[in-house]
Amino acid sequence: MEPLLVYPDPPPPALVQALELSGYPWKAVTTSSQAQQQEPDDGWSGAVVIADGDPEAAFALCRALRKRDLPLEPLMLLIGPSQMRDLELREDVFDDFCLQPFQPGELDARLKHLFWRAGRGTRPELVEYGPLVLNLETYQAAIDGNPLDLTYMEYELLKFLSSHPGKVFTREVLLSRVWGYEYYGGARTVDVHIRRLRAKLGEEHANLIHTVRSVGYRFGQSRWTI
Amino acid sequence: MEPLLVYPDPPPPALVQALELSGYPWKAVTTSSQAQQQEPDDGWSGAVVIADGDPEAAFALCRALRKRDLPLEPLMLLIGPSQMRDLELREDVFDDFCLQPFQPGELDARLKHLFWRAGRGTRPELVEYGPLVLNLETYQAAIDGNPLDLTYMEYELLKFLSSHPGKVFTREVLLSRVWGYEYYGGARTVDVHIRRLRAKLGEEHANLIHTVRSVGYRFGQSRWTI
DNA sequence: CCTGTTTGTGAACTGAGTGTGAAGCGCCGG
DNA sequence: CCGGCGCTTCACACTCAGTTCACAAACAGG
Repeated sequence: MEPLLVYPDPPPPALVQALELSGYPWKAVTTSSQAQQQEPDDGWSGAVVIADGDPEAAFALCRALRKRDLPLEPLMLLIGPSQMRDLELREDVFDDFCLQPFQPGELDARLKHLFWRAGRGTRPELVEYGPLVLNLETYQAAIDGNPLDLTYMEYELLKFLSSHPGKVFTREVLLSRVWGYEYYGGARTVDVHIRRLRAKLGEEHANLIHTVRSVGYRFGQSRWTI
Repeated sequence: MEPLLVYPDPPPPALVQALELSGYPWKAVTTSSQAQQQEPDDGWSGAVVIADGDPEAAFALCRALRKRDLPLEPLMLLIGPSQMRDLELREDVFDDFCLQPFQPGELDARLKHLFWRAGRGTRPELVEYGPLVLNLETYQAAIDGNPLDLTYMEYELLKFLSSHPGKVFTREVLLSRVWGYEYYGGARTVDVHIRRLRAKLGEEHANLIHTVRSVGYRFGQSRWTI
């Protein structure tokens, strides 16, 4: 895991102790330019900024970190009780704050929550597999960032397959799970939809859907290959 | 402003005091079904759930509130210090939490931050999306600066759709959320209103409302965004 | 009570989407 | 090398979801 950016340097012992206890790697800086210089290749994984020492400098740093091409996130602010009513809400400079002196475990819980939200993406419900992304809320699909124009059945089929990557499904199972219980359809129906899906996925990604001869179809790599 | 949902009923005096002091309207409930029954037409504006009394029931309520067609947001959890390490992060059931006993002002600051992030707190009287502006106070609508002459139902439908851009809604959901009662039969009703809306939006902007075949309708966000 | 507007509904219309049979092709076993 | 089985591809027909229309019911305002 990439380190957390911590401000200022040196951080107060209580913060150091909390971060060490929770196992977060971190690196403290004093200035905005230092934050830029010492940034790891993969970027800071987040930031903890203490704002009850020098509020002006702290908020300036937050602003700088957020104004970059790739805004630093999540950003946790540590503030004193008296600063609460001054919290700038016009700009989006922080994600969560923690009151000083913080309770043991509170900072950890908040960071955990922030990382979870940042990672699992609380907002849209997504199905992702490699270059493929399905947004279940908007019924949109994209591969390599390019939107796919799928029909309803194509979308449902791809959704089902891609949410069980690696697993082989017979035509009968696909018919019953995607088309619905006891569907009186020929097996060719599945073949044709698979074909249309492959066509829309493009030549490059058509092989995301594998044919398993005499059995059915499988999406993505088998777990046992290699 | 629509009231906040508060659980349980009656809430502790400290919470009542804090909410009153900050000027949030609120309504307390004891059960999940009560929360559903007493929900205002425009939905709860958020929720404050006390989880250090009966945690099981509290989290069950949160889960229920999040699993609806339109997840309730923002959702604030009030917990005791001992509950911090049990915070369920596998499900997305809350947006922020506050440690009991909370400092005066902390709950207010957190709610303010949540509302700001949800995009409501600052200017709840306007809904904007691209060239479209709805003034909720005056019941006026305009596109490209030109006023739209909408009827009541058209306005309500457009308001609902445009305040959740990108998300697909089925006719059933639209009927229950916009018309507000269980509907007997007329899914065509939605179609016709969509058609009238598109007509009034003008040829240029009719495509703001997108048809998702076999599913429902989606407002805006024709471009792919993660 | 009358009048114009808004809203809901059944019905015709249209076309995208879907299913199907048949032909084509390639793999594999004999 | 041959034959057959199973997957792919194709073209076409048909279904059904969505649009549109016309009209009636409900409603509001004078």
